[in-house]
Amino acid sequence: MVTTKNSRADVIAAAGRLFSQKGYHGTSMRDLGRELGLLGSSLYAHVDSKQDLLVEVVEAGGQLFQASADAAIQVEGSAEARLRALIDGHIEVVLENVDVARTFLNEARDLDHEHREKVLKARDAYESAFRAVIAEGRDDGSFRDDVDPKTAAIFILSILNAIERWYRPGGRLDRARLVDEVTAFVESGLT
Amino acid sequence: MVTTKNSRADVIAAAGRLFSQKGYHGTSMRDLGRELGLLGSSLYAHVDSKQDLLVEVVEAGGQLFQASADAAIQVEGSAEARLRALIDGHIEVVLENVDVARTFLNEARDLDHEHREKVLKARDAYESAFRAVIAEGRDDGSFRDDVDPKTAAIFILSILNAIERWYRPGGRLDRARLVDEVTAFVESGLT
DNA sequence: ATTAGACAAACGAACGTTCGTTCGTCTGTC
DNA sequence: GACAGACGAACGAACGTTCGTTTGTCTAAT
Repeated sequence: MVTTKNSRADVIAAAGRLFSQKGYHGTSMRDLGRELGLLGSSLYAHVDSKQDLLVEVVEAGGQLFQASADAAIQVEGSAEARLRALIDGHIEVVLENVDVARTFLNEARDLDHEHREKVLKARDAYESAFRAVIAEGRDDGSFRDDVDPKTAAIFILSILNAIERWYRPGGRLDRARLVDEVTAFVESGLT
Repeated sequence: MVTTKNSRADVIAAAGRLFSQKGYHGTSMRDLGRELGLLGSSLYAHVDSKQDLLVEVVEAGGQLFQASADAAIQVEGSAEARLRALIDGHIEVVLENVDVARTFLNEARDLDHEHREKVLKARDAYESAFRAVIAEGRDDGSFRDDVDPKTAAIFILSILNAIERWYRPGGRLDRARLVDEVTAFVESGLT
């Protein structure tokens, strides 16, 4: 036996890969079948619908980010240390789950209303971890006192969310240096 | 006569609107016809193909950004002043041409190879204006001397390109304050 | 002033293809 | 012999696009 059987998880993983590369509407069920060495129709033994696949991938992305934030805000020490943990965690999630992260960030538009709302709430919850740490650092004097946590959180997440658009592993920056560069830029933007 | 005739420019403008909202593959020629009060087939009196429309919208976006950068780098005074002009110009382009800018930033993936390459070159040329100004400011001592222009340019453009994702006119930030906030964050990140 | 002709804009039917999805059947494994 | 995985034919709908035709407007010749 050369090939293993495909599981539901395999299908979802392949969907994440294709959705992130060609977009939801740019990916057909037959494309996805080909990716797994199957016919498009065979996928329906594993999932109910194409939309289902998008939901699965996007929710997986949301959970990865939230888990990362939950761990980061429990870091002991200064607000600065927690902010660094948030940045580090975000970059880890993005670099180790590019496809899922990309789909979460760029393809949520094609979710049905209900799930799209859920993603918006999840993103706001995630962003609020950044806002809270920034506010904390501002109030205890580590950051400038005219820092607006809302705006600063958006700017930091803008930098983090864009990484998937330009970062290439094996390029001039390895992951550790990437984290350093982002942290340095952000922290000097806050102090 | 109640309605004016539709011109090629009207079709392209409507395409920009729909592409930016629903994506290229998420927009059908019949959708686009409906937007203009036409049948899908009638659009072919104005354009050769759907791909043509994407090319037109994306190239328009590229020209807007390049024109803005060309003007900004001619500003007299410090490198800091030119950087501020670049930021100001970028935000102006985005806010006054949301649909075109969005399509330029997010839908270039669906261009044919030739035009996609062209867009990548255009983006690099635009980014190089930022790199040059940052390098200038670092060399004359206005910015920190350990600033890496490549990375800094990417971070700044990450912030600028994300604006379209969250900024809502009429919200808590008007355009002038948005420019101030970005400039302040970026400049303190560089100094 | 009237008319004929040219022209662009839009229609609406139709094309071949692809889409997401269903279903009955077959194959291999526990 | 139960059961999951995959097949392959088929479905109706939607896709991008073509084409012959109709409509309305502007211009030039009468």
